[in-house]
Amino acid sequence: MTASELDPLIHVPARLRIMATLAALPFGDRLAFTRLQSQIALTPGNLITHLRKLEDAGYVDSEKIGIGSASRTTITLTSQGRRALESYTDALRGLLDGL
Amino acid sequence: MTASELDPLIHVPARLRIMATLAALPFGDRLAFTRLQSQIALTPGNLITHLRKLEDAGYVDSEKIGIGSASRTTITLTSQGRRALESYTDALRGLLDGL
DNA sequence: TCTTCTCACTTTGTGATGCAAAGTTAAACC
DNA sequence: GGTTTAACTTTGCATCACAAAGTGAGAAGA
Repeated sequence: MTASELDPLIHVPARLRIMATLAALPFGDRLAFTRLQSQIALTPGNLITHLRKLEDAGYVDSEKIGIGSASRTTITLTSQGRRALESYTDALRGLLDGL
Repeated sequence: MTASELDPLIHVPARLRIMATLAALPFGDRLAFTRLQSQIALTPGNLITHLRKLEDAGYVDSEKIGIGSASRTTITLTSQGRRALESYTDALRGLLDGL
């Protein structure tokens, strides 16, 4: 019954998918915005807003190079984000054990 | 990566706690509104609105007897609700396996 | 070279949602 | 008979997730 410990920032399915996708990469690797978008099937508008929340929390880091159509944004999970995801999954596992 | 299968009705932590608490009861047993409220620490206003959503979905059944301060409302998980919770936990387990 | 197209995001708009505070109803107590 | 208490109910609001429309710049075509 540790549902109260579930980090609400990560709990939203769309953001959980973002975190999970980024966590699957080797440490330090960055994923392109457009690639992340197609992998988790979100509109760019939704993706960028979710990413901003995660970035504000320090869970991901995004970097944009270039401008206009030549621009490319890449995303990576911070170590803080990785820890937060681990806490979240631990909480989930604990919750499942209680059922 | 089955996050899209997570029933959003159950996914909300407060409602997940409600479902989990009711699921812990022997089949068919009913729990008093006030008892449920104190067990999961929700204001009565929040509890009733969450219960209504679960009831609209057919996941719980609530029954009120008496009126005014003498009234007592009891809640129970429907078999549909139990199945839905199982699907949800299965989806969660699948998701955790993918991490 | 001027216009249209495409790419890669961004911003804006909106309906739904979860939470908290205030309200209602009726029995019990003084 | 006025106040308190118990057990919900209703209302109000701030936030949020999603979708749709918008922006900026290079590429392609006339």
